[in-house]
Amino acid sequence: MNDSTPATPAPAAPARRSDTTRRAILEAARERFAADGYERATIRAIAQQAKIDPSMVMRYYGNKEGLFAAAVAIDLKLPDPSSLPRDEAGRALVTHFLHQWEENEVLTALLRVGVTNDAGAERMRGIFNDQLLPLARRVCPDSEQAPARAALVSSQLLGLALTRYVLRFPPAAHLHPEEITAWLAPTVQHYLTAPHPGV
Amino acid sequence: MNDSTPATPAPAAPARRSDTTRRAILEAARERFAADGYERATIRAIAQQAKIDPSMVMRYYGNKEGLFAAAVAIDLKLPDPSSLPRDEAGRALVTHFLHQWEENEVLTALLRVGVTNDAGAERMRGIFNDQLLPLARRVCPDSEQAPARAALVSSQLLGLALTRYVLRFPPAAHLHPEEITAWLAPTVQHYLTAPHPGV
DNA sequence: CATGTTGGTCAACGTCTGTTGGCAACGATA
DNA sequence: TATCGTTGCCAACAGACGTTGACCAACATG
Repeated sequence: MNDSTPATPAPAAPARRSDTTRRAILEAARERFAADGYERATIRAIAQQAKIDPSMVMRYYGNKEGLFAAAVAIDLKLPDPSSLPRDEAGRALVTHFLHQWEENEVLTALLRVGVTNDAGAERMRGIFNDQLLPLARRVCPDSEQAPARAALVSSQLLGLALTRYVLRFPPAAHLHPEEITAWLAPTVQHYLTAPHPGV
Repeated sequence: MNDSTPATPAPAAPARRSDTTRRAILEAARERFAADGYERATIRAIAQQAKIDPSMVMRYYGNKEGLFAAAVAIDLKLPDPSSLPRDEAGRALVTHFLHQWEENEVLTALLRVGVTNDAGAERMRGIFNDQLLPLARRVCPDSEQAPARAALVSSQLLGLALTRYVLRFPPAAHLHPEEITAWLAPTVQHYLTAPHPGV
């Protein structure tokens, strides 16, 4: 379906002969982490799914933490906030998130692991800081309130992912994407741009 | 299928001599499950914290799953929907949830475990079905849409708990409860009672 | 007193975990 | 052909895990 191998960026890839194996390991790792979480996704299970020996995982990724770090190196590819009208940011964010989440399982892996593994949680905080927060700073009216507004947005977006893809509450899992967008876009838009409700 | 946890047993308590130990085990279990999740909350660690032998846990709760079931047997004590005005249900729900979450760690334990353990997820689906869904059926205008509306509400409430208590995004963790209520109450109210936005 | 039940500790079991080092086959280079 | 780094499998390690059963001390009841 997808091949989101995290772009060996500027430095030219050495193109080793083992690249297919490395990719197979990463793909299997993402699948196991997404389905089982950090502890229950064993190196042995990942290796078996990638049809190689467990020791190969260690050779190529050092240890389990290194494997996880490599498996969830992900870019949300959030839309450029300056390229869309300010009053459509909510809808754009929701549809973008929903699409990202449906199309690959890295995000589910990250969410599942982030809840029980500290490195996973730290990774999620990093993504929040580096990707969602800058967008909020550009979109919301008072940039001083951007962190709180971004936190509210993430609470709604991650909460949807949690109930839909992880806990699988039946009504949440069966909602149509268009319906989700219709409900959530105004909420997110509100969190981003509505005046502070006051306390 | 359903468990028989003596949560609030009307039948006269046998009042065994070991009740203090049993309570100590449950308390330690809740703390470890909340802090570490299912896999990393080992029986040995729980026993050590409760200052007893690991084998006692097995004797009193059968196995680890039984211990978990007993530790997270919880009643959300949701307010009676018929006792509050329909247009205040959102605010009431948010403040109630926030209060429950701040005051005891069972909910955090449940959330952490529900994400990686299937029994935990099933327990959360049960709570959703038995406690939040009935409330939604009474509050929202079209009871046929109650499941979807309840799912949206839970996505926002659990998403807040996730970012605030589990992932600990700094802006989410530092928000004042009053501010959270001011932002979330209209959202929840909207999910409960606003007309369907259409697709 | 004798006896059975309960509360508790201790040591061990079998299994699974991440991780390591050795060894065989391959591919390119010389 | 001989050499050398790479790719891969195999067997094993030490530690942690859930779980079990033997054993002891205190108590309650006949």
